[in-house]
Amino acid sequence: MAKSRSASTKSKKAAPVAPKRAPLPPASRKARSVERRDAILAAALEEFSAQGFEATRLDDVAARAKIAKGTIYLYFRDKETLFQELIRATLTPLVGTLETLGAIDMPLAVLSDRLVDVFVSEIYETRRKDVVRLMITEGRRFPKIAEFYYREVLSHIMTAVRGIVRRAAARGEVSAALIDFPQILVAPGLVAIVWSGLFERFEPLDVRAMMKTHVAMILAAGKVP
Amino acid sequence: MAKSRSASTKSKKAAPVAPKRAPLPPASRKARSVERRDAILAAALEEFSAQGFEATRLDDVAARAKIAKGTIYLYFRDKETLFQELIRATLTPLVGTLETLGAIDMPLAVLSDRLVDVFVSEIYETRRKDVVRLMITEGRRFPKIAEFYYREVLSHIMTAVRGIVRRAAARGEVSAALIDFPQILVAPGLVAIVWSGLFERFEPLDVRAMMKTHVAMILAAGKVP
Amino acid sequence: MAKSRSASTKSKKAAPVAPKRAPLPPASRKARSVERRDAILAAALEEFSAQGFEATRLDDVAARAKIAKGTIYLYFRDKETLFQELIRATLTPLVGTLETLGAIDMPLAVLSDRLVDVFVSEIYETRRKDVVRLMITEGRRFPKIAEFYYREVLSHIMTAVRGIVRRAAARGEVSAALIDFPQILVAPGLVAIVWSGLFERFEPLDVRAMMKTHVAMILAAGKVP
Amino acid sequence: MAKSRSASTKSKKAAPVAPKRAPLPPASRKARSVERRDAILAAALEEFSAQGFEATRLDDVAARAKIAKGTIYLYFRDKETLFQELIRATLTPLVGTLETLGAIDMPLAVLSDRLVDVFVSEIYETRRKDVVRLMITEGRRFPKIAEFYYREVLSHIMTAVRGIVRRAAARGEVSAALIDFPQILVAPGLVAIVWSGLFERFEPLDVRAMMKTHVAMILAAGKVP
DNA sequence: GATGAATGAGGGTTCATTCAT
DNA sequence: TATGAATGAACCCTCATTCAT
Repeated sequence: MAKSRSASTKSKKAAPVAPKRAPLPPASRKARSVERRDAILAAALEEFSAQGFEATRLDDVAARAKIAKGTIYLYFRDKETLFQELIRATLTPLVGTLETLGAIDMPLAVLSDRLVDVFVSEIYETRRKDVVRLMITEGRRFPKIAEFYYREVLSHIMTAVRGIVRRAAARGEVSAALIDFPQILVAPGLVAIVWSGLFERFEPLDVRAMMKTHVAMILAAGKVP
Repeated sequence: MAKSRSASTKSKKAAPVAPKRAPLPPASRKARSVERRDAILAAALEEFSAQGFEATRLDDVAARAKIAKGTIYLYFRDKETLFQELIRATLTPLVGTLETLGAIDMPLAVLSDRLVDVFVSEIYETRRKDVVRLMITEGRRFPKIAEFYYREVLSHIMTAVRGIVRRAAARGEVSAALIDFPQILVAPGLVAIVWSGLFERFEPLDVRAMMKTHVAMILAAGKVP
Repeated sequence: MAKSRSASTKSKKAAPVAPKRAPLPPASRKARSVERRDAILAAALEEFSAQGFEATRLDDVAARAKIAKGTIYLYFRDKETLFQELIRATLTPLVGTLETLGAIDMPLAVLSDRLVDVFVSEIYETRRKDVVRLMITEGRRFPKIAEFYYREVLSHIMTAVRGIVRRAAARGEVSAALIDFPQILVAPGLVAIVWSGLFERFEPLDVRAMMKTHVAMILAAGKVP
Repeated sequence: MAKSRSASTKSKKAAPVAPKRAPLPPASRKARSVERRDAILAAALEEFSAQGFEATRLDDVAARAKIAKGTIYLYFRDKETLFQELIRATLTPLVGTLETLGAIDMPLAVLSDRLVDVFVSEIYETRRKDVVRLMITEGRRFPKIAEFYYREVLSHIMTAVRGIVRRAAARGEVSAALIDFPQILVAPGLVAIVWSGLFERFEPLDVRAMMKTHVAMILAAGKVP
């Protein structure tokens, strides 16, 4: 955020007077623009997560982003587009990560630790968790989003997992039956995200431990002939 | 418009003659009332499932239930109450069933089959699946509902599963680690419900097979010392 | 207004207490409905005439009709439909009159007086004048309306006028050249309507006198061989 | 960011070298300014004519004039002023012409031909037709404009026509009754403009022929004692 | 009880206008 | 002078809720 500023804005006389509105003197046009777009997306995530798509008022998004309501429309065609862009922008970076993960070839006992770590640090302890949850809660009303998610994210996960499982099965680490149901491997991640949103306050959940337990079991089952 | 009504509506004294419209003659006034309430709840389930809470219009619910919009307010205080009652009414019958579940004592290999069958036939292939999904998608906006669900349904499931797992572990059927994470046992059910709503059209999922595979793995893992 | 009331509304105890909002106790459902629709149309005409279609706010229409804004939408799909219905409802009754006018066969010197009278009393001194003016001012932005007007009103006028002129020409009352330009006969009416909206306050116009002068001239020209 | 501007904008002293963008080298700063103003007015005419005052977006005007939206405000106080200036600027040149018209003294049979030609070539086949139409369609919402039009244009036309008619009547060319209603002479012009905007597509109109027919009739009527 | 017409607050979206660059 | 991003007041339309019948 306000990082790449200094040099480019010292136009004219570096006015010592504080500008009227913005708390921080803005960077260049373009930087400012990106900054605003991000602010809107961040605010939108906050609001959509808390209220859901329909119940979210763009008034609130604007207020949270500290911009005028109309400004949103300079960056996004409409509310729905804002929502889609939010999902897209947040999840797209994951795709690359997933691509590489699927290619790694090492004992599942080792890889699984890494996978759990990636999930926890890159998703679960991140805003991305909220985006995935939004995907789950609103996906039905936005078939396009669901399709995007399936095509760009989920199918890659499935393929990666299937590859991992296949190699692990070949090595005799896991049951071959798992190949048909990569969902089973992913299930605890999903449960964690749903649980954290609904029941955490009643009964906290140690995600990392749960996932490790799950993997341990799968590996143990692999040892049975 | 209110012209051709006269004759058919004079049903003041529970006329033994079959009324013109309703397929079944409404028995007593009370029965009629219950019938209407149910019709509203059924219609509400359809609409809430298809559109989500916010996007559902009571107009549509009324139309589907074949009653006037105002009538809804004779049975439910407001839209939110209707929603809560819907969840409550659908899930409450489950509570009793769940109570007994925890007490059953038999080999997990046998019980698990039964559990999968119950899940599929009583929930997954039922409207209850939609209610659970609603729980997942709308729960965050209705903390009361989430709490009710947790208290009346989920915690019972957890307790039951924990009991089952504990005894199975005692018998050496499954790993004792499972006791801490009953969620793992339930996870495929959740995945199935979410998947069916979002990705079924891209990639169908054989729920029963997935769940059986999952259980088989857990049992296999139990055999490893 | 409030004419066909008495009998149909004396339901229950003919409450002597004045109802809370409506100044006049309403007639039957249906009558009330028609009454409201008319009130909305009247208010709309007033506002559209004064502000033009785009500049008119439905808030003002509702206020003038003494109803809530949402009520408009019970009677008209949207603002544009309201506008179209206004034009349609006001001008449709004219069609019949025009049909018969074209058939009358009498000396133009006599008929013309009657035509002028009809124009003045049925249009110029009526709300219809404002609707015709709306047609003129907004027609370009509403091709459908323009088409409706042309098809249902104007073409009938043209046909009628052409018939009249043709017969008059056959009788040697007017020049046959007029047959090709019925617009010439109608022109003063149009001018009057435009003038009254824009310049009346600077220079009043005696429409009737102008039209009679015009007709007199046409008849005089007919006498020249 | 005022980077790549330097070279091409140093047009302070009417550089004889052709500038990069503009087809014509903007002469002085003042000339450039006038040029822009004209471009805005031209664009405004297009848009106002096509959409009407309210429905016209200054965004579109700016785009059509190939300037930035804010630039409009350097030349016109606001949208309404732009509109008024448009009318004023387009019609003002007419004023001079009209002044002299009233003075011409020649047989109406000759003059009328010239008048029709002037109307058709200077107004009807010109953008001025659109301005007159705008006057008609928007005049009611802009009393000032209507007044300007009446004072600067219409009253002059009226006076001129009255003078012409008076002299023609003195010569026995037309009926003296016409003196009281110069509008009758002008009526076909108005009809033509309105007709062309609304009904041309259903039924084309030969304006010149209609006007000549009209004049011929008036002259014929003058021969009757 | 049942109806459905009426209400009016609320929200998404537009666009004239401003102002920092 | 010119730009165009930003603003925020409006305005159309929806829909949960009410209430007279």
